[in-house]
Amino acid sequence: MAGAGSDSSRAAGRAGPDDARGAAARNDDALSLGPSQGDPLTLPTRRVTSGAVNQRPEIGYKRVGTSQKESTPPTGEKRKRKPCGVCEPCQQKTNCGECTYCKNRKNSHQICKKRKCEVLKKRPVATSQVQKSNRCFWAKRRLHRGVVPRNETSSPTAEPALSSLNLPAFDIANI
DNA sequence: CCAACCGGTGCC
DNA sequence: GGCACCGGTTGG
Ligand SMILES: [Zn+2]
Ligand SMILES: [Zn+2]
Repeated sequence: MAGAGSDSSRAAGRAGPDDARGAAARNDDALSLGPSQGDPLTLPTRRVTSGAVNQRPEIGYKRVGTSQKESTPPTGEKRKRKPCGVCEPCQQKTNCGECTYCKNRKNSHQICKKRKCEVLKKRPVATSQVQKSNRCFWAKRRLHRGVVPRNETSSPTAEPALSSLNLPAFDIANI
């Protein structure tokens, strides 16, 4: 679009929403998440975020009180959210080491897909281009990846219960 | 300084 | 149409 036909812009060739935030359906990672798995991998470096954080589960965006100059609006609007720290991905203390981010972690500014907090994956804000119809999503994904986490061949009802996508059980305890 | 979030872009 | 990666930026 704006980039003008410069396909070279993103040499990666690929493109799209990295986190999943865009596609509420990108939970495919979470789908595969089963019981706790003991990954031999160990985080090479220190983690900046760990444990529970005080943020508004409603919006998720942490509020930065007091005026912080221009970088952070005094209004305390959305800036950067932090992982809930209770969801499975958040509990993953080890990187899968197989996802593209893990392989490119050196150059990738993204966290391991397996470790991506489900909360952050969900609606970041009421404004987005993607995240709307999860209908064709599954159909499209089949074409793109050619693989579906589930075995369901065709069944719109078989889709993951997004309705039950509610957080683990800390949302109510928060606030 | 590093790690990670978030927005935007391009390809399928 | 929607997803996947890059890249800038924030946050600690
Ligand atoms: Zn990974
Ligand atoms: Zn989480």
